[in-house]
Amino acid sequence: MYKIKEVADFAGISIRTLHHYDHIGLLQPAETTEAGYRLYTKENLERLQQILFFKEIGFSLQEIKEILDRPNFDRKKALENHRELLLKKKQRLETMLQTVQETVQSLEGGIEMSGQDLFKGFDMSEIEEHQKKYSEEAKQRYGKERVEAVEKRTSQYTKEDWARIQATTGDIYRRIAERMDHEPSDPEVQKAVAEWRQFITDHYYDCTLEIFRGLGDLYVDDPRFTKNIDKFQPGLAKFLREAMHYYCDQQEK
Amino acid sequence: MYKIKEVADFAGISIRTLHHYDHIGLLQPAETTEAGYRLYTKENLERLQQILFFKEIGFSLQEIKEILDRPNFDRKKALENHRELLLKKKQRLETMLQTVQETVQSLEGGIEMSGQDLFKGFDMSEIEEHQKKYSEEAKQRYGKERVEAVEKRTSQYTKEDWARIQATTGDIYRRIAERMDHEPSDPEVQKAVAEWRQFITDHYYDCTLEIFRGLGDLYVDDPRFTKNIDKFQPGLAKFLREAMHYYCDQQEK
DNA sequence: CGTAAGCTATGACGTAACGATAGGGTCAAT
DNA sequence: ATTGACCCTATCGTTACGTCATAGCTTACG
Repeated sequence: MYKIKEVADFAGISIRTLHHYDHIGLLQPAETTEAGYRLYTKENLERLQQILFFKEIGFSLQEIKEILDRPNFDRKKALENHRELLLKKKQRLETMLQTVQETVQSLEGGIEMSGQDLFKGFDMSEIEEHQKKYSEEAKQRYGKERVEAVEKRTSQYTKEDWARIQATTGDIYRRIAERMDHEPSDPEVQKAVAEWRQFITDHYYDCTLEIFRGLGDLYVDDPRFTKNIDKFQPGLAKFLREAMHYYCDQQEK
Repeated sequence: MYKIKEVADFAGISIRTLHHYDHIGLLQPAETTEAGYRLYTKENLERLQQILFFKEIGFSLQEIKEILDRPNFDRKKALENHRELLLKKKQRLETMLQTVQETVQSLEGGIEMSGQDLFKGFDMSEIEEHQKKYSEEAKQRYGKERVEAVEKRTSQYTKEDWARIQATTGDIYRRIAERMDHEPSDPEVQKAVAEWRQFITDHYYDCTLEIFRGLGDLYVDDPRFTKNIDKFQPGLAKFLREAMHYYCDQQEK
């Protein structure tokens, strides 16, 4: 029979922790004195060992309770599920580490960095997706040279560049979103669309009418785009496509 | 001016989250209507972007608040500190993963595994330390062959073996601890000490008197040992050394 | 035997970052 | 005026305890 402090010292945990385990029924002392003092047996200690083991490998107290209380519990399966979970956590951490790393580097003198890196994790990742998608499409249509030129150019943007680019993008979207109760041919809308194309030309690649039209389609056809754009305003993607098509029609005349 | 739902949808977060950020002063809307509706400006949105970025890379809301609110804050330093933290977390996860992995394997048919692995993280890691320490010492004193023989043997223990070993170790310690109010030469104590040496011989290596005596010293000289042993009972390590020395003296006669 | 030191007990609040109600106003359109 | 979509505040729940606060128990010492 061990008193609580002995147990706590032995296991290297606090008394409060033992109180807690008692409270949630994870480890209840075999006996209590009439004064209410907890008395632990050797069996209690063994169970505590188990608890600490599973705790060390990251199980929650609830899970540990199930594992220990149900003898016919499938521990192996539990461990395997747990492994998956740990793997996911680890991967998240690795992503975070990479991003942090790159952010630090960018602070160390505006070194060139790609937008995918700094803004990875931003929900406003439209730019990123845009680039990716365009890369694939463009490779098929025009061969590698141009795409590589784009990547070369964008790879030299600094953090501030990307921030500005992002802000501008959002700005244009919002301006168009605000006119969604008008026609796609609305002058304000068309002005924004024109700026949008110019913006792409300035910052990514020479945005021909053909490409620009295809981009409009992409906004509706590719759910990743649609989702991102419609965040500004539901239905914006479709409206944007119409406006871009209208713009192209006008320009081609 | 954007209403809360627009902001939430735009950023892909919940309204509750925005309430929360408002509450803790992390992101307070520029205005509120007379009805109490929150109205967010573009600046608010930009700040939100920043918040989400730092959140993505694992900063706490409090930390983000400091980073954003204090313009002359050393972000680079903050990022570097943060990186350290993430690295530690990652390493913890890796340890956990390894242990889980090995535990699963041991369940898959009692495959051989080393105690360092299964019981790593146990606070009752005395065995592990013991092995490590002995490995170092022994390599100097007796060359590699014997140490390697030990490692070879222990590497084939199964989970059950280790559990039994561990239980026995604790048992012997406790038995000795219970007699600490007697002399180290107490017969019960000496009996336990003899068993302890036999146990080491059976499970680890041929424990000569010389080694056994050195082991006793180790228990007091090496704080890692002392700490672990004294968990059973404060002062046990010293008592154990005396008892072991006495035992060796007797045997040598 | 009285008392102080040391150990123990039971609450109850605090932590991080929200999710999930509950209960109840507001706004715009029908 | 009613409906439906949207907004508000307030509070509890979550995880695994840490940290008091308040008070009873035990034990050694004078």
